[in-house]
Amino acid sequence: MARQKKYIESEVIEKAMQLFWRNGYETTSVRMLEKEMGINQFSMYASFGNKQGVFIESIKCYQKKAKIELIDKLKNATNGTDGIKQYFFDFIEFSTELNTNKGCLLTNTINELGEKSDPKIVSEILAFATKVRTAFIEKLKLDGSKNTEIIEQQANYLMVALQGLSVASKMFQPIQLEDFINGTFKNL
Amino acid sequence: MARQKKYIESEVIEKAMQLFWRNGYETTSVRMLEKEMGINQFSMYASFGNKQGVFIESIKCYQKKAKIELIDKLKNATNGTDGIKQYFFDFIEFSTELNTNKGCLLTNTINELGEKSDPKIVSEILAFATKVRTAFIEKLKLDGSKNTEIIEQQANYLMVALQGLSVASKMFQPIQLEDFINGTFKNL
DNA sequence: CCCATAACTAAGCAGTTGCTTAGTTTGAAA
DNA sequence: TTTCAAACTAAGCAACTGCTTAGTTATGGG
Repeated sequence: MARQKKYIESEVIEKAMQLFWRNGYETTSVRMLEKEMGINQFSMYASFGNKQGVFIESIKCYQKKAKIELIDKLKNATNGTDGIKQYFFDFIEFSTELNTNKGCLLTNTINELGEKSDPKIVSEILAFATKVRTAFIEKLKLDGSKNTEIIEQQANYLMVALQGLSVASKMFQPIQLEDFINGTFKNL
Repeated sequence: MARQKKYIESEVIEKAMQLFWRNGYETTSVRMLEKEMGINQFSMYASFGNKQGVFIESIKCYQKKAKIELIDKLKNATNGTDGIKQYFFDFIEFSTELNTNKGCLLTNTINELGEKSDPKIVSEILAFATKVRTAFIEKLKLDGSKNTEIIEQQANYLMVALQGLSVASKMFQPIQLEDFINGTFKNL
């Protein structure tokens, strides 16, 4: 009984995610979300509890998107190190919109909220980072010559390099980013 | 004629800078600045114009501090690549306070404000980034064997790696950061 | 000593924040 | 067709935002 929702939650969250990705958490107001999602504040609060609830769902939405467009492609790659390198280039394309780069939503969030972000958010992000790291390790193993210790070390190294790429992409020119990626993979 | 200021501008800006460093630009309100700087809003606006004025001076203050504690030390280093590596370790110590890491204020700013930050701020940050890059290049030249093209490429690579370290330090454990730094310099 | 001038205090401005609530509309089940 | 719970609208809440202004206090030069 009673009426149906006029909106599909996954659809409006996708729009919220785009807004958070462009603006960050604090700068995105509930009024802006209202407009972008095309639903009333009441509906927002009924569906997601509060602003942070919308954000958490947005992060999950981002992770889903990144999994499909980036991680799954990496997993299907047949070559090891080169597959990871391609992942780096794919990430830049993934986060670029109208010649401006939005970086990685998760990296942006860690950088903006840091210590004072909700543990739910931090653990969510760390879990995803682990997924990426595991995918890197799988590819590094393909090279055969590397022992476990080296692989662990290089995986950590690649994770941080990826974060650097996220920030740098907002500031540096494409040619410099390409230099960076090439430099990163030169001796791997 | 007329009375003197009760505060020294450089001293209160140092405190403002610490607050911006911990919290970011948007999250730091004028009331918080008032409290931390120990002066009234009127005095703040009389000395620095507006909130952004306080922030710009804070950035300059940060750059001064980083120059003395990080860059000058690097310039005095006698060995090339190892001197830069030490810079990376020094940076972590520089940005750590009470077991939490604040990252680099300039990296934080780029990441938070991105495209929509005032051109004055962006150019200020880019100018400083160039300073660091130049210092890296000077050290890389010490190794003799590298040609200009390789040096330019490695300098770009190191700049982005440094940004990655800034973000990663907020999220990852010290051991992982150490792995990253070691990994970074294995590639040079 | 006097007084112009600048530094100060504190109250308050309009606009925005996240969130709530009173009242209306909808539509599936009875 | 009637009923009623859930989905909706829109107005409004207190707290906070960056910034200003009216009124007071202090202190240098004359």
